[in-house]
Amino acid sequence: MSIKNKPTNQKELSFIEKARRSQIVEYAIETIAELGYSQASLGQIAKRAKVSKGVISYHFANKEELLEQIAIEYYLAWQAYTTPLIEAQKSPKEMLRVYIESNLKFVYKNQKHVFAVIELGSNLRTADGKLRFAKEHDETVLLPIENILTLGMQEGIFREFTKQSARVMALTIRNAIDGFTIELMRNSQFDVQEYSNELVTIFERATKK
Amino acid sequence: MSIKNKPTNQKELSFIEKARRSQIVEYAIETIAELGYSQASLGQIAKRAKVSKGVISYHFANKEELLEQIAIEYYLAWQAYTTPLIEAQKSPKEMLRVYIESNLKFVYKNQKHVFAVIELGSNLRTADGKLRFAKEHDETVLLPIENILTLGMQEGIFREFTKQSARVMALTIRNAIDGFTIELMRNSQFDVQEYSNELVTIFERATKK
Amino acid sequence: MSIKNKPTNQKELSFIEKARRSQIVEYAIETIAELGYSQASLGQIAKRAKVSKGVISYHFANKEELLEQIAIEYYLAWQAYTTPLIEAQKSPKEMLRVYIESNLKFVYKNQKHVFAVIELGSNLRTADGKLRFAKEHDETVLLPIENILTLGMQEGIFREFTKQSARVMALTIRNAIDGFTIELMRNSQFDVQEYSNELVTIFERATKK
Amino acid sequence: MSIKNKPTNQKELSFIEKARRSQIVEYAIETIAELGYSQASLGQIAKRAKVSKGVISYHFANKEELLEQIAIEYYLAWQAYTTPLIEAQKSPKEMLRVYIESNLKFVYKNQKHVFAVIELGSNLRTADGKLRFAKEHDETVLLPIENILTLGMQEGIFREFTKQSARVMALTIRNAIDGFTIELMRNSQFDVQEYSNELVTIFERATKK
DNA sequence: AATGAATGAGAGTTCATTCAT
DNA sequence: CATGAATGAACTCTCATTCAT
Repeated sequence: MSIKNKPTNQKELSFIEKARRSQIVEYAIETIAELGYSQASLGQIAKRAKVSKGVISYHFANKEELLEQIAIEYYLAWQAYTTPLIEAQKSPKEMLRVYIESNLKFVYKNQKHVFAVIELGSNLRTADGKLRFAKEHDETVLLPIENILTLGMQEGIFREFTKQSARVMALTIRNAIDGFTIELMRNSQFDVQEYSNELVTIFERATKK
Repeated sequence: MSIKNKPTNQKELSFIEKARRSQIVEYAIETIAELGYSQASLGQIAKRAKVSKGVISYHFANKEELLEQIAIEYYLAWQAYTTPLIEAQKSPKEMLRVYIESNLKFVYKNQKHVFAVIELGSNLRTADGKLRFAKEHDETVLLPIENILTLGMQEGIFREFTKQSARVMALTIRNAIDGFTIELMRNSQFDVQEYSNELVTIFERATKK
Repeated sequence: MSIKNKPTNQKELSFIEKARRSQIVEYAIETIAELGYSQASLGQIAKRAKVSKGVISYHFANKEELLEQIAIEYYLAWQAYTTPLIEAQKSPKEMLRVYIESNLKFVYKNQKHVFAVIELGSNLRTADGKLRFAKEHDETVLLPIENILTLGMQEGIFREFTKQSARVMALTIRNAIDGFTIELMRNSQFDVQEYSNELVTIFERATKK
Repeated sequence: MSIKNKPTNQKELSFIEKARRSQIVEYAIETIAELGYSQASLGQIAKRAKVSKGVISYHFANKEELLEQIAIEYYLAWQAYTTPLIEAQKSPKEMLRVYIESNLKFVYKNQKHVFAVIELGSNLRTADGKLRFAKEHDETVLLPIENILTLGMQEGIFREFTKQSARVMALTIRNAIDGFTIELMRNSQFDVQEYSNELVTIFERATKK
């Protein structure tokens, strides 16, 4: 029962319906992880879910809604996991360390999901050709890092950052984390803890006064 | 005059034929830059090149060969530009700085081409579902950075790196550079020199003893 | 309680069941009036009726039966309304006038229903591709007009008609009435009385001795 | 080579391309005549044309364009045939007679095409649910009849008509002609000449002073 | 008596590829 | 050399129908 069929808002989706959608989302993630964004057709997703293609159309208005749901579920789970850990820290330096560590741990535990969202981030476009999640990504993912940097600078723990240089720093940190996801999916035999320690080292050095 | 039509090796391609292929490659880059990998059909490429789709099939055995040619031309141009500059440096520290600077300059001057190759790197897959350029990318792009790091370590200029940690460092540097390309394509108003300086600062701090 | 579920004849349909079917028929008419025959899916009908698609399948053996029911209810209501009025007239001329007037009045009062039946008449086909209601339409709708014409001819009030020319006359009259329905649905600002008078004028002139 | 692929205007379509489109239009007409509007899928059309569905998509941007082409070709042929005959007449009475006769002759010679256009007229809708050809039909088909009526009235040959009553008259005449097409398609054994004479009789009586 | 879930066929459309000219 | 034409498979999406609950 897609939004199209139920024009009321999402809150009215039944518990069972939510669960069914989540199951399909799970298979969609699986499919993207296995075949990549451009080969992940509804047919392939349905095949993995062992249902007919029609089932997906029944639960989602269209493919776009399904793909967006992947991102929505991701952001919710990601924030629920990382934000409390980061906010529990006292100093910006600790916050940065925990940001990196919690993110890598989250990635490790949700490899396929994170990979799928990265694929969507770089491939899913709106009708006018623009990347669908560009803006959301900036606001949800980059801003928190920039805030930590600003805080550390104000407290005199981090070096000076202009608005521009803070953005470069944030991008570099985020790219390093996403890069770990890609490596994981390639079956590189990386140890999370090790990778985590390395990134912490790199960015503590890069930010300290 | 595709490989299919001329089963002899590439050296036999006439000068004119090479030029024609290069022109088509140029439009393919243009198309990927504009529409992204998954919307870049042969039809769209042909449209931009103002030729029929058949022309592309005539000059390339199939779509894959065309896309691979984009990467081949990229690697040649990239190496021709960056390698001499890097090798002209005396110390590993200078080499790292010039690696970053020359790469960002190259990206700036070849935005669309670099962007296209990044798209291919994360999307183009072989029949068995594996990323087509994964191995080449490691050997061509990551190894040189790792070599600089090893050299700097041996000379006592850089801190200690294990094989694993050097790989993490190299990946982080490379991801930072590719991230600049993405930002450029998004029309972020970044200044190359400024971005370059920031990355140099970050990675000099991250590598120094 | 479809025919399929109750293989006995229709007379056994309970009062409640009949009412339920009538409600669904009403929404089917609504839907055809709004979207036209080819867009009037069971889903759209169910949506307007605020029930699930399954309900329709429960009460009707299949879509065809539902659509036929629209026509059945129409013919019953149409005959109940027009026949007494026409038969109350003494002369064929009066009968023809009242035929036109009562039909236009009926159309005006049942715009959507009449429109839906016209849509069905020209679109609903049997498995072998023939129009489903062609024969019924001839016998139920055209014959009465032809009878009036024959009567008027026998009484020396109307001009001579052969079997063929009476059929042409009947068709022309009927097409004029159906045409009024179409115009009404297009929101043409026609006055029923005016349209009625015009048609009476036209066909009194066309039939008189 | 559809309009979509060739964004230049229609005048640039080659002679061969025009011919090919016309052939496909011919099969589309055939299909609508046989199956009716709502069963006339691209698959059925392609089947009759003995080509793949892709061929139709190659020559027409979409199904809508193909269907519109049916109407375009119809209007051109219809006007080319009927207009000169009608304009050659001296009196409005003769014009009306020739209008009916030439239209019925045209219908007889182009049964399937005319039938297809009638189907499109009553079924093809725009995205907002309105009948696609309603306005064109009024202007192209009804107006000329109204003009004849007005002329006849001014010359004192026809009875008085208000704007509204002229429209009713025009609609009635047109519906009678379209009705003939439907009868022909039903294989009714009507003689064109006879049907023609009947309609002329009806409408000469209906219009005369 | 009704529903929500699922199906599978078929719709229109896109696209890489082939090939006669 | 290049084209226009055609193919056929795969795509997303719609829909009438079935059925367990």
